[in-house]
Amino acid sequence: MNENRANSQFLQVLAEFRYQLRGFLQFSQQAANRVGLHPQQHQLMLQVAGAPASVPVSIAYAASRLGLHHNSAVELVNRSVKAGLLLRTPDPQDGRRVVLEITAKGKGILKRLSQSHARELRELGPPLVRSLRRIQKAEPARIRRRTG
Amino acid sequence: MNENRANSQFLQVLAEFRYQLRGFLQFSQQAANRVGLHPQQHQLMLQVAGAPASVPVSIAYAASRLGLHHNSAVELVNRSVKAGLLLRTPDPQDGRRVVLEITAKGKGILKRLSQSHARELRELGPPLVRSLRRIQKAEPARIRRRTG
DNA sequence: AGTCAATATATCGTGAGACGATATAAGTGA
DNA sequence: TCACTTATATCGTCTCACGATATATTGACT
Repeated sequence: MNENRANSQFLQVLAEFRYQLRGFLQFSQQAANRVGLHPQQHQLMLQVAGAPASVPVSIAYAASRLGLHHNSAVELVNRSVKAGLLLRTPDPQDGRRVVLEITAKGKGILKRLSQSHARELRELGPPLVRSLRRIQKAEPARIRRRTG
Repeated sequence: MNENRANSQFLQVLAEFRYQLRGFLQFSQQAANRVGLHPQQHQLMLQVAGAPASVPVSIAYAASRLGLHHNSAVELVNRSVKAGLLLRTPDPQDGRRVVLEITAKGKGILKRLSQSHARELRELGPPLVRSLRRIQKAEPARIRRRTG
């Protein structure tokens, strides 16, 4: 019985997938650094500028989109505003809220970053998809417990 | 001209992609926490146990696979060894190197984590792939500078 | 063999950033 | 109006990755 071999294969494809993912994230971080900003500032700008027009972009919205707690989002916004990437204005509809907007400077930077990311994803996408398929194929312990 | 609309669409699909990616990473972190370990410890174990049999798993190898600098990998290995997940033994072939192995305890935890990750990826994979395709479709500023 | 550069790991101090706990302000409903 | 919820802000803390540096081992060239 080569249960062990199957499991090892499974771990290998999973490991490869995470390695590829890391590769993309690393590219992304370095791309952000190259244009003079911190990776999270880039992510914040993307979620602010890339929000559907219908939703009000509040701190809470940014937090949920970045998977951060409110206070972390506040701090990130502070830094981004200080860097001249974002604008924070009180929401006239709801005095508790704050509306985030991207500045012209931020928009320019974001556009360049987005294009380079799309280019990178054009290359990294296919192997990533392949890894995903391999994971499903190699996964042991499917629904049924006994094989055959 | 709706150059602006096209660009906005582009940012939206990119933002959605990153949001989905974050979702997976967040699931992964929480899954690691649930079984009592730090996300990076999980990643380290995966790269150690998921390395092809042919390569010697050294600190440097782990560092490259996790996108870390050597010293950060050393520290992560220290913590993982202390947690009883990994074994660090000097390489008999090369006295400078260190060979990393996963312990039985680590292997058990990793197996469970890997299965839950595969399950999660079965759900998150398809939308992720869809987003990737949308990014390529929506990307403005292809090779040629002027449209039509 | 002897020297020197390259490689691999380890140590220490520092800093960024995310978090928990807490505070303040604004809206909501009885 | 008074409690309750929601949204943002502040502060202290801690983890983790890094830069700089140190030490040990190997390999190469003479």
